Amino acid sequence: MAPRPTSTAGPSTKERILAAALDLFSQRGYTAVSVRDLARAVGIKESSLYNHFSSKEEILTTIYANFRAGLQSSLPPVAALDRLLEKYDPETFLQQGFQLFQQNVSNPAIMQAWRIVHMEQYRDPVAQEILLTEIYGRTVSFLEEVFRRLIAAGRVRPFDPQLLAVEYQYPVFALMTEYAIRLTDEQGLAEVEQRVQAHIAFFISLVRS
Amino acid sequence: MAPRPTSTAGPSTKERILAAALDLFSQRGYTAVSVRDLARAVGIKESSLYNHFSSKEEILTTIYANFRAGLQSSLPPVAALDRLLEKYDPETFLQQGFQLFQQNVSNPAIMQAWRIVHMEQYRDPVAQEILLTEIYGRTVSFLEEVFRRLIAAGRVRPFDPQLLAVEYQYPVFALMTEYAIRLTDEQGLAEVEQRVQAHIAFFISLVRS
DNA sequence: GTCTATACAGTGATAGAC
DNA sequence: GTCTATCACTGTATAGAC
Repeated sequence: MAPRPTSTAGPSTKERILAAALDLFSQRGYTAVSVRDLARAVGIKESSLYNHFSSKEEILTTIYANFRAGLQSSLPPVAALDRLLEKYDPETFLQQGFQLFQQNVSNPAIMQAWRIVHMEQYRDPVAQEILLTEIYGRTVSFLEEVFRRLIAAGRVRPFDPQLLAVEYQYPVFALMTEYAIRLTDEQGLAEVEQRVQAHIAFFISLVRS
Repeated sequence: MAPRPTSTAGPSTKERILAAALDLFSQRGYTAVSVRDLARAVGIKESSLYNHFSSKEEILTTIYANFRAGLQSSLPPVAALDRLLEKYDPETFLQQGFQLFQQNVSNPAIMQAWRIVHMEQYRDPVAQEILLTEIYGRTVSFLEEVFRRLIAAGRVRPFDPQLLAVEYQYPVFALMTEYAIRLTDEQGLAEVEQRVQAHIAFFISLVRS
């Protein structure tokens, strides 16, 4: 079959393979899922799968790449910070961290990729780098800049901006991980969301000047 | 060979298998390590390994059990709390959380088991339970009781004790995980330790009354 | 308790017909 | 782009000699 033959076509085979891989890898881990499992889930033969990816590893690499791309777009550019900080008071601005949290955890593909990266982090240097650099590093750098400006504007007490960034963000990450574990747990989301809210409120009440 | 034949005997074969399993599982993950790999690392044949464990899974179960047992002994009993809180001021007491951190991260077997449990948490309900109940749940309950008493004694501002427990502990866990990723990184320990210290100092300065 | 030998299902991947 | 067929290899586990 030619790729995407009609205008009403659903997802391409390649996309269906990636969806199945997200699903299975996030449940069992990369190593425990075989190419046969993947092919069966998609409804094609193993050999057909190799028409879309040259190896099992390349599927994982593609998942990483998509996850990275999604992360890039989730933080506003630093250039836009001044305008945003003028527009919103610190509470409102930091509360938007909660909306970012909600936005991420309610996107199944993101949470599946999050699980996969966390599972593979110890054995796969690429996963490790995504986690340490792209997620932890990037977010903390961004927030550090936010706090630097909030302190300069006299809206936050003069603590070390990097310390503030870590104190604000690490509990959020920990709660995202806790939510990722409970993905199948219906009431998990509401409870975790409420705890993120509590954290943000507590944090703001302590550091505002 | 009879078990532990002489008084100068080193570790038993069973212990050597467990050590090799901690090593390999923590690096590559349970699924990616084969019984052949384990036997080779110990220096015996696969078939000999089955004289000590009835299955590969039983090795993992034993690692979990040992990890659990180690955790049980790492928190003081609640019964001893009043005496400890009388003896130490809040700063000193909470600083001891740092010593617990140091004690854990400097024990390779604990950090290897920590890695394994984190790797397997998404696919293995037992790992999940250890993490959510034994580690997160137990520690937070303990600290909740600590803060309840510190508040009652007028030494800490009257926030929700459970919120305080989470705010104190989650960054510590996040930093332990970050340290676990960098296990092989020589300078990682010093940097992470310093950040744990900074977190504790920051936290105490904000909540003390 | 360790070994050799073996069973046998599952693994990632390829060749070549359609 | 999918299929059938097949490959060499690795997976966990067992039987039985020493």
